[in-house]
Amino acid sequence: MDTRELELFLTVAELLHFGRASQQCHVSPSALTRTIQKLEQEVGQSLFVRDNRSVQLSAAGEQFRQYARQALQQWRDFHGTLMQDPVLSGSLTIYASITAVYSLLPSLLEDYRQRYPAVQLTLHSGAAEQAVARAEQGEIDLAVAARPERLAPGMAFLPLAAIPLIFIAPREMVLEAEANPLDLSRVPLVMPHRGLARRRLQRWLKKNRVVPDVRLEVSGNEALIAMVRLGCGVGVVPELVWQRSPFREEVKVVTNAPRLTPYVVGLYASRKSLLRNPVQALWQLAEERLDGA
Amino acid sequence: MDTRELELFLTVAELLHFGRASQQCHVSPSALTRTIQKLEQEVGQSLFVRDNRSVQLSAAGEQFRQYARQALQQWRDFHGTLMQDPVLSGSLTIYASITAVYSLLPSLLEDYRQRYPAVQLTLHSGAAEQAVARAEQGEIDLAVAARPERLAPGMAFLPLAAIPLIFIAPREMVLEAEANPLDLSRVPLVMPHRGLARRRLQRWLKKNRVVPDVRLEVSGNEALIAMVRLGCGVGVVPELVWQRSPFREEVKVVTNAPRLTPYVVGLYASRKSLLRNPVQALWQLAEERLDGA
DNA sequence: TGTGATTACGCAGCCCGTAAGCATG
DNA sequence: CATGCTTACGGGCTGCGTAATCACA
Repeated sequence: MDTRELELFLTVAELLHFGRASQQCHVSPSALTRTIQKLEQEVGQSLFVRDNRSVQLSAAGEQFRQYARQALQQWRDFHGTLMQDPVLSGSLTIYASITAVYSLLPSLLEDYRQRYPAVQLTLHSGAAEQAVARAEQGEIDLAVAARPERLAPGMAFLPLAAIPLIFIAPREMVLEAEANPLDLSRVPLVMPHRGLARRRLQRWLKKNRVVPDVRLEVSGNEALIAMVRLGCGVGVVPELVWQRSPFREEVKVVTNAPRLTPYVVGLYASRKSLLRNPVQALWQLAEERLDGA
Repeated sequence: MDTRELELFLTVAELLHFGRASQQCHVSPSALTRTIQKLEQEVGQSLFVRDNRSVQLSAAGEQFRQYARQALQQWRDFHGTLMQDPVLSGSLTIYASITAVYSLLPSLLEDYRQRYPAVQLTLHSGAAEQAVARAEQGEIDLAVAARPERLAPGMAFLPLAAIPLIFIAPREMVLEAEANPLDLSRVPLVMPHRGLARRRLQRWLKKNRVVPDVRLEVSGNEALIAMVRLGCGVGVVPELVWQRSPFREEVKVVTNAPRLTPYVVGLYASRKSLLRNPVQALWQLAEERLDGA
């Protein structure tokens, strides 16, 4: 009987859902199933009633839940108050998209450094796709980037913020279009060459059966802003990128424009790397900040 | 943090001796050392002060001991009262020396059968050496026999009773010798051909520089009694064998004789087989009976 | 030099994650 | 047929026991 098993049990008992509990605890569903089975064998009773569609606590499960809560609380009390945490050391390698470096990372890393000064931090910044790919390859510990369309198996994502995608246009064009909604079939469009923003845009166009007037394709948000500034047409960027841009006076937001699904930016790591203490610590810190907010 | 680790810790904390604690818990010293080290790492503090000659609880160890006792007690309360024990099933193969079959086994097996009726019992009886050898080979789960001179590594022994070795003689000879101490250099001796009794006897003879008048060597306690009855000389048998013999009227105990080291009869099993539940159950039952006595 | 805790090392068992199974709405 | 818990299977890791090592009397 192990404290880890108690944590898993309590999560299932709270969510009454193996799949979600396994996600929340960063283990595979099968591991969770077997852990519960092992507990049930140890206790000698079924703890949950599963009818393959819903999960309920059994009578024995209710009693075990009381015991488990108490036992885990006592262990945490002992571990937390009596003994000071050991100094967390090791290394942590992060790859963050440019968006993330500007928006989320500063305060998060500030807290982290203050709390765990002994951890060797390494920070790479670049395209969001790179971040995701490297995290999945295991080359880095953690990616901070927009949530990819499909989570690779064995990966965990912690959403931290939703960043709107906005339409931007040269100042003159905005002034002129202010009255009417933005009509993408008539206004020239600067298309991102690839990436999430491109996909979001294309999805909207397809759904609304709009054939855009694509004047040119660019790679990179900064390049896109530059092209829009030159008057090539309207474009789409994360709001945050525009806010940080030096061309805020010359490139304006089109307020009367379609609403695209926002970026969800967050932490992205493999379950394997989450076993490493420095990684887990950052993840937990981020979770706590979410709870506080 | 596991309940098994708590048990090990509490044993060390009580005995303040790694070697003895490892014996009592049926693990190797190295395993015990590492378990304690793992606990210390988990807690973040040294639990024991070892100066390579003595073991003391550290301050943190004292506090952890309180926690451990409470946590383990709560687990046992929960496990013991709320849930009924699962029906113990499986098989248990015992090899017992003849002595043991007569003396210790009946009441022990009676209790065992009553408590765990589902266990398939198999009982072999024969020479004590056979029992020991087969237990070490893993052919049987458990031997019930006299403790061998040297315990093989990886084996555990639980002493249950001390059975005196007595000198016996034909009735006439006893009557005649009653007044004077038994003089083995003058009285003919029936020597066991092999076994513990032979070694005990030879050790005594060597220590006391007595050259015995060995008339013949026999194999097996029953054979020895028969030869003594025929007047061949005095002999040595476990007291219990004599008590069970049909010749108690014709073969008498020599009271005024050397005292040999008694047999220590008990349970003998490999640590590996002690992991099996039916074996462990018998072992624990025997321990409880000892505590009660 | 001997006793007793600790490290080295090879091995086995356990647990995990992936993938397939299977029941149910 | 899609969802969600469970079993099958291969691989890595942990933890054991044996044996060698170290530290101290």
